[in-house]
Amino acid sequence: MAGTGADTPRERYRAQVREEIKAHAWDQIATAGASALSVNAIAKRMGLSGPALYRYFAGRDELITELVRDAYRSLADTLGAAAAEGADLAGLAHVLREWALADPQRYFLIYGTPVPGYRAPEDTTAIADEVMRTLVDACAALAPAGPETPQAPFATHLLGHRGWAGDQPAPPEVLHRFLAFWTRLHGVLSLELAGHFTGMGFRPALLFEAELEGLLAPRF
Amino acid sequence: MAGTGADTPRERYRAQVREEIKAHAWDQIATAGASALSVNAIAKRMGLSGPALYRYFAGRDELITELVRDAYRSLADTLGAAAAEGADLAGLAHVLREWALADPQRYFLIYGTPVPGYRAPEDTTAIADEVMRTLVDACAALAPAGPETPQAPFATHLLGHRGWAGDQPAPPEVLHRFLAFWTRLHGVLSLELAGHFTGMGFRPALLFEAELEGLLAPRF
DNA sequence: AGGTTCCGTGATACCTTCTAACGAAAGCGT
DNA sequence: ACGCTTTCGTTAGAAGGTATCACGGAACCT
Repeated sequence: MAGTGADTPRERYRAQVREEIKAHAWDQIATAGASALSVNAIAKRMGLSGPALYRYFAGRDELITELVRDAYRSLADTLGAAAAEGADLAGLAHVLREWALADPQRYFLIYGTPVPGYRAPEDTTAIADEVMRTLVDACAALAPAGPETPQAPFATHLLGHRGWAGDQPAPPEVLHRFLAFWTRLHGVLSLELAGHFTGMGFRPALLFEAELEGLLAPRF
Repeated sequence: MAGTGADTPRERYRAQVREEIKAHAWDQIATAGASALSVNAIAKRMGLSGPALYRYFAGRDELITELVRDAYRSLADTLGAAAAEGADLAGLAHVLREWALADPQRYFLIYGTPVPGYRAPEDTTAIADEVMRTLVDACAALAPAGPETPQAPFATHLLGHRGWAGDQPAPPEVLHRFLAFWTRLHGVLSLELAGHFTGMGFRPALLFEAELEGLLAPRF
């Protein structure tokens, strides 16, 4: 993270204002959701007039895209740092949960309801792949990966279709565990963050833990 | 479902227009998402002027709330009908998946990104509970429910906190299976519908099937 | 057939995104 | 240090959104 490419004072100022805009945007998203994000409201809170922000972002969509990119970057860095410090799959699961609970709307910005027409830009999906790779690696490093049950059509399916986006091929059991890890934890997390467990009177953290426990077993 | 309470021609007309409005709203949601739903656009497509629709819905929020209610109603009826025809837990899982695939945005309207401030009205949550109950019943009817592993802190936790909203108490193993069923299938479905599996080159249906298979096992 | 109720309209206020044109400020090169 | 150039922030305005209001007309009910 040497230089962010801001040498001239103009570029330094520009980058600073961009960050300030994004900070206000995150504030607004955290309290009212991404759909309520208003360029005008951000400008007013910064003491500027509406169109001023269009010097820094082409429009609302580009601002949100940038926020999505930053969210992915934050998740990839958080998981990557934990993995670098020796966290195993269980550790990454807890890091993921903490990251999601810290800012639910940030989590939903990534894994929430998609906008039908939207296509994430290339570099954003690259960061998403980085997240995947960290988790796949943790799955690969986890266990001897006991052979799956005889009847495992999905594993044989993965055998032919494993790997994506120039990824180093992983054994189908590893990929299967990764997919189960991802989808199960996302299932618990997203329903918890959306408040679908409120009123049921149990602690979602324990359900998360129980699911994680099952994921770590030789046969998950 | 005898009479919907529309006796006078006025009420019949009113109900009909309301349904037409909602039909256009669903159309719009399916193609552009709920956040892009526009009362004005619906009015114009119906050959009406903007404010006309405010005779039928207090505002955009009430219209969306009504759509959420209808979505829950549709899901509850679909699952309930399948259960009444003898579908077991696996059958309900497939019915759920078909229902979700038929209109992803309808699924996300229920289980997608929540609006931070929003609280669903009483009757809507009642329908949501109806969905839960159908699934819990199917879980209860499924198996002898082999005792869980010795180390099952979540099951003992459920023992003290089981049941919600005036529900007949179910054994903790049943509740645990229900929660795993719900969260795991939602995890696969929501990520699939959001397009997070595109480019990975495997068939989500098989992952769904594999997860379902695990859910049906004596020890899931 | 008369009276009342309801429907749809246009006008209006206020919000939003976003473009265009202008003035001012700041950096850059000489 | 001065001038040129680039950039910034502004106001004005178009286009579209939600939502309220008052009014004319149609439909219903008695």
